[in-house]
Amino acid sequence: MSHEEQFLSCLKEKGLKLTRERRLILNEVYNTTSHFEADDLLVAFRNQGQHISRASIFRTLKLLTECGLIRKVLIEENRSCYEYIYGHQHHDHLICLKCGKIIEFRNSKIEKLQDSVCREFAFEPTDHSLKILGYCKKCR
Amino acid sequence: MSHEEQFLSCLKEKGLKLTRERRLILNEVYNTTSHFEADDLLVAFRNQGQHISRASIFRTLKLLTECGLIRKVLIEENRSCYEYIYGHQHHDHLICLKCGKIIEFRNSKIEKLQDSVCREFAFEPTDHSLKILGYCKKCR
DNA sequence: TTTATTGCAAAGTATTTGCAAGGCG
DNA sequence: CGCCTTGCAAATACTTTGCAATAAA
Repeated sequence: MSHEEQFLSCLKEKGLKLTRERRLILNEVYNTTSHFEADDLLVAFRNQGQHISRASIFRTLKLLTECGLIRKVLIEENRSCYEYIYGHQHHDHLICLKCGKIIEFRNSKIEKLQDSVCREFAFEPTDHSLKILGYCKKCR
Repeated sequence: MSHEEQFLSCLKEKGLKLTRERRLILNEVYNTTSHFEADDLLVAFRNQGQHISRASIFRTLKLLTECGLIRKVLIEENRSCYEYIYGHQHHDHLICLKCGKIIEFRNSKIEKLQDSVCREFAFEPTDHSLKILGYCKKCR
């Protein structure tokens, strides 16, 4: 099943329509090999002489995410969440999607493997963040 | 060196002053065991009958981050960045802080270790994201 | 006394929403 | 034709900034 077919079947399931705008956005997204955000699409369409409103782009990106055709990366929410550092060992996070609970964990084997990945790409790491989303003991 | 001393020495280095507001914010941050965002502090101070402006909270959080006393978690930027899923294997990201380059990588050992961490906490994972920040081959 | 800092309000950035006009099925 | 979708503009949420009054050193 191609991504277009998957989109169509997801739309049908939801009782929604395949419009010119949605088709254009889907194709643009699947032609973009790297990461992009809403505004990148707007610019891409402008360069093609197409006009699609900002609102439709946001609405369609949300829809494509619900259909499992794209995903948000690197980002959780729209705001900044902090934690103190001093006296706080490095750790990663398990985040419960239902109750919002954040469980901190440490795993030195994972850290070592990260270092070896960096060496492989001649990448000099300064920081990292690993988060695992899902459901905690109570909510699963 | 306590966190207050570290803050003071960082302020001196920058030629900045230790004000009532900065001290209150630092202490509140280090009394907060879990994760917090700007507005949480505003509410905490309101409940204590203290008034500190929203602007000062944002400014001080930025300063504390520069001083290495707190860090942002889970979040990189203020906007959403996407990638397509279909026909795109799962992978994680190396992100260059200088040129912005994003390198995708896969490491099945890390994935397996993540699963074992989840089992340990009886956590049911649905998704995860690992990003390593640093400098790429060219920029290091 | 000098210079940094505060609070306020206005501006900025990313995203969402109400509504009337238009398009898909 | 009925209902979904679009574009626009206004609204929202979070954060930043200019400026005059105030406080630290």
